[in-house]
Amino acid sequence: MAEDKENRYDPAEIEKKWQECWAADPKLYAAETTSSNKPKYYVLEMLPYPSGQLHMGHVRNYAIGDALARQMWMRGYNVLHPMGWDAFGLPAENAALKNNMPPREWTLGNIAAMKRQMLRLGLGYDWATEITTCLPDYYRWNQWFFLRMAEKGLVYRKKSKVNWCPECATVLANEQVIDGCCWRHEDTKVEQRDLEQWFLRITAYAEELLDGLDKLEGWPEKVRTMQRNWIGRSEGTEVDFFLEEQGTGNRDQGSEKQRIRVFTTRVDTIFGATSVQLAPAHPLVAAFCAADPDLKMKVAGLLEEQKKAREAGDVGAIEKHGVPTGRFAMNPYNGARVPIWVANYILMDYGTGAIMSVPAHDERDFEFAAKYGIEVRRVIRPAFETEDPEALPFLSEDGVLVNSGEYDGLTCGEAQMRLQEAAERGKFGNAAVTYRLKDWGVSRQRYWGTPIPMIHCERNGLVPVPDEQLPVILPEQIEITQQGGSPLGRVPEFVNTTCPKCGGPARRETDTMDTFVDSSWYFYRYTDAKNAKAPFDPATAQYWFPINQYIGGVEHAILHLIYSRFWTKMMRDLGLVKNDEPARRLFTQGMVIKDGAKMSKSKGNVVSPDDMVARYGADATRMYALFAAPPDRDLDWQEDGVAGVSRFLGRVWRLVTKYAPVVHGEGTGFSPYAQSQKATEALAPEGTASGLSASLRRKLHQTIAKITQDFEGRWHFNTCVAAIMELVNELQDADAQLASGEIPAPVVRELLTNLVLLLAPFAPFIAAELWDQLGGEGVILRAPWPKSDPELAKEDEIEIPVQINGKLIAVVRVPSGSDAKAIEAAALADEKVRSRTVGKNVVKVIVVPGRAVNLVVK
RNA sequence: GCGGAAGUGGUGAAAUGGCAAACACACCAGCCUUAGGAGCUGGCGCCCAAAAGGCUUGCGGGUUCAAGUCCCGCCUUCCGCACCA
Repeated sequence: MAEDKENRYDPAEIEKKWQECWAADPKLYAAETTSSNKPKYYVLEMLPYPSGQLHMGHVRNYAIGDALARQMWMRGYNVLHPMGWDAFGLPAENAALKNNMPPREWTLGNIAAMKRQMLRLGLGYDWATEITTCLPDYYRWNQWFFLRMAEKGLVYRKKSKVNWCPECATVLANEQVIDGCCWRHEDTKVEQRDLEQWFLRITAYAEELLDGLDKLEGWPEKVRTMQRNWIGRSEGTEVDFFLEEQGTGNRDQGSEKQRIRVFTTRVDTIFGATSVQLAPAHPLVAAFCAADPDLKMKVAGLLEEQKKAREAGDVGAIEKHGVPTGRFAMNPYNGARVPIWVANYILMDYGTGAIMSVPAHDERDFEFAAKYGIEVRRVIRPAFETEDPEALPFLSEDGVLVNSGEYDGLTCGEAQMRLQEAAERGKFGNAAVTYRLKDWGVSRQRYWGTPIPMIHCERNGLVPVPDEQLPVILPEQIEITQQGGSPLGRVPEFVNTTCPKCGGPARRETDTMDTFVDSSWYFYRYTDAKNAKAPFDPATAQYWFPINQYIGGVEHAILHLIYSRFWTKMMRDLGLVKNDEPARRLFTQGMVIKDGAKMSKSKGNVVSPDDMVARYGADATRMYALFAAPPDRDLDWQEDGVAGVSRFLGRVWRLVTKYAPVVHGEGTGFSPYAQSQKATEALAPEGTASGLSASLRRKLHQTIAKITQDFEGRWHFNTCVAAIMELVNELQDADAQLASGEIPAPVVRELLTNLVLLLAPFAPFIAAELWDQLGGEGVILRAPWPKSDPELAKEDEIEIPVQINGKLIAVVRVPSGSDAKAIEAAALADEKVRSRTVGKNVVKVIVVPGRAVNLVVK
């Protein structure tokens, strides 16, 4: 194709033109009302933290979502495709310290910058529903929900050990501690501190959060597994060992204090319990220590070891240590007297903080007992003879009880049931379920977050802020310092208030909420973003929910995605929504890496989206992000690849602009509906017409079918782009025939307009411009998605590989639809096949019509 | 240790159990030129001087007429969980 200087593909110019055009039409990407007669489709990408700069991970995430949204618009859906800002959080305070700039100003400036980047990328969001979580019209509803949850008993305050990041000078949720370090500061060890904290009772929904995972078929199995592990449901038994009265050997059942409750999943092994192990932080340990200074010292050592291990994120590798307390406990089933120990590997915040130790049937107990010479008593005999009956510890539940009194001979499963029943009858235990999931600590001793709407009154204690006083506004004039504690505590105008109950002087709560609160329900707010009376209108939410397709990074598999599920269930129980789950389908895209490593400033391998867009345009950048790898896999960013996509778009540009006049000859303002028909008529006089026309149309209709299918299922957008490239390659190979007019104008129109339509979800700028140049009707975003005609897509002749004994020998061409007999005949007639079968015995011929032929020859 | 995903040319990758390497990138050769980060043509898994031919999807087995794909065992990498009683 000859190069025409005036007609070079100039993404900068095209994209500027269309960005302005789209900005002038704010309704373009707006959803219709809930009374629309189109089917609804809610596509959502995770909202970004406004750091001030989009990174390539964002670009990839949004390119996927935008392609889907655009295709759904073209398919005639009522599409909701919103965007917002997860705008609270620590970086704003750090920036304030560094640049002496108020967090609000810094944040809003960043939002403006990132919004500009998004517009430059041509992402189709309805900005009328934009939400910014750090503004009072949003965060007031965090407060409102907090109060509703408090009314439901889902909020409580508790002094507890918390993860403290010295760098952030604040508390972290368990989910924010990664390998013992802060999730934001990879090198900062998290410390343990005791503080009064606000908690949300997510564990009230533990069972439902777990059960619901089975129904989330549209979620990746990986995410569901991670959530299952995180919730960590464990079925077992709680049993009370009775504390022996000191020095007497008598068992004392007098009061609750005199019992030690343990949790076990293997109550069937209880006759093998030869000690009881307490967590160093167990309350009973403190009682023992009070009377025993020596013990106190040793326990302090254990506690320190545990704390260190926990801070190192290395609890699993701690060397097991313990100290005997000198006290004894009685097994409630048989009165067996066992020593009570304190051990560094027993955790106070799991189960009851105490265990029964059964060395014969638990690896850890076995190791501990071996170290300290504690008795090992076998109580389970293997059920299978393949097991060595003497080998210990024996961990399997395939066994039969021995040395267990009246329970001897029972299987482990039967024994567990019988022992539980006995415990309940004797009121010394019960069946119990324990979760690894902890309640959600939402308190943060920081400034830049939602103020917790509570008031401390000397007379009335904790008093919720009445609804009519919401929002509790975050003061804007504030000095951010590096001192510990909440900065809000140093703002008297904020702290000093009056008690809503008695009108007396009172203090406001100065903790703010974890920012995961903001993102737990933001997608509901999009449906009714301007509502000043409620977080959203339930009827509108019911129309849009559940989200049809949620797209984001897998790094949120447990944090955000479990909190959001909890929040939806909580709102359902408040009567606000009817759906049990927020999103029907979830897609987690892979990371964007460079040279095999995650992009990071420290590695110096960060590629800036702005650079890419400036050099190659938004279309090429986005399309490369979709082309370079399937969306669920990691993507290695290679700039040469972006250049390649840009060159491809240049070929499309030249091809379409070169033959646009042919299309114009057919009139403008067309609707693509009639195209196939018209093209078919154009070919009709000659019957089969030009073979090239037919084969180009075949390729087109195959491509349409492939891409349409992929949007519905596989989401392999990389192969969609490749398919468009193949189509363009074929068109380019037909350049001479296109130029000579050999291809009828209606066919040219069909080919080019559909090519542009297929390109629209992936490269919206060039598609919009070429649509215009072809004289397409209306905006391409509302043009109907192409429909593949199976008749036209069908091959006349297909190639069938012929194998002999599984090895490829020849390829024969047969008319498509040939039956097995015809294919077999064609295969046997092939010269190469004949030369190899002559004089030999063809034992068997396998013909898979349309697929292959295999001859078994001896 | 447990669970999950992945392993295919120089690179990114493609392949409902049926012609391995589509589509690109890089590279090589050539053409064109208004000298551009342009365009066009051809080549490009490995072995063999070439052809013919042979070999090839981490390794080893198996199922099957037929295996990158299914099954078993192993190795490597990445991710998640990890004294959870």
